[in-house]
Amino acid sequence: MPELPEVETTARILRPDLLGRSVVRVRGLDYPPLVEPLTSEEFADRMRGRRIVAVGRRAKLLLLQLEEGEVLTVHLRMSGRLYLRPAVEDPLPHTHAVLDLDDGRALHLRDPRKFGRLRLYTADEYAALHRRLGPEPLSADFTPEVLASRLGARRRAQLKAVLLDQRSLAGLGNIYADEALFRARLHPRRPAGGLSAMEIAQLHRAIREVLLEALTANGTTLGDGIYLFGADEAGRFAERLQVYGRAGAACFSCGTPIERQTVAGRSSHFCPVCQK
DNA sequence: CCACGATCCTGCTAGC
DNA sequence: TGCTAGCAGGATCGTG
Repeated sequence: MPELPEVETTARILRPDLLGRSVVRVRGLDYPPLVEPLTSEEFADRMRGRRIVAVGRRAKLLLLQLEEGEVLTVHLRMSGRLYLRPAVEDPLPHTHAVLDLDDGRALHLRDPRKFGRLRLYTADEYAALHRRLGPEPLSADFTPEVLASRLGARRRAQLKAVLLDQRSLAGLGNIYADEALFRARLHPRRPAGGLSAMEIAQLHRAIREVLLEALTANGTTLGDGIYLFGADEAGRFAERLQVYGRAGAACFSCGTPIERQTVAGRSSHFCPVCQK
């Protein structure tokens, strides 16, 4: 499940290959919701001939900046994967979009579960989207004070729900939310507004550390899945997870079995002793 | 304001 | 061994 570190890694790897390339044509659009609200025809028409002038990331969105401020966003959701392949190669199964580039290669979006989305925004539309998203946790201006304001003074919503809400904080998903809460020793059901200054400082540090460590490891890859082209690029953070996917296993800190409960509609993993 | 359920999908797993 | 029911998950929307 690509979260901030996985999307950032994808952007870094694709950047040198995509920068300056033009989209010759779009083909293989076989699932209309992928490019909504545009129709497949409109999307293909508007993408044809467009040059990629920058490759970036915002929250969990991969950004392909086009000329005149337009932005193509790629949200991989759960099972989305991008592949850069020679244009003459047939798409792998479950490929729902192919962008042919002007260098003889093609960017393939493969997504068995069809949750991923491609959206083409004008500069104004993208600016509005940008404003709706919360702060980037790895940016220099993400301070404990900023986190405190996002958690609210007396917000009653569960901490985990707030961490997953992209309007509060950008880029965290289920894995890193659980890992950050464990590192901060905070229970996922704590009311977001009830944290002390010390606890906020710990959570701030935990969020940044877990994301930075995951980024250094090229992200997390679970099971056989790879989120990028080529197994060599698979993320190595999976072996460093302390609570996610470890239900019933001993807490690395105190030995208590890690618990798993549904919190904020997501499976949540935590140590019932360490996390208060 | 907040929780919860439904929705969208299909590969995988648990359980028979 | 073979089958199937149900889960997982991000974002969004409707309901209570």
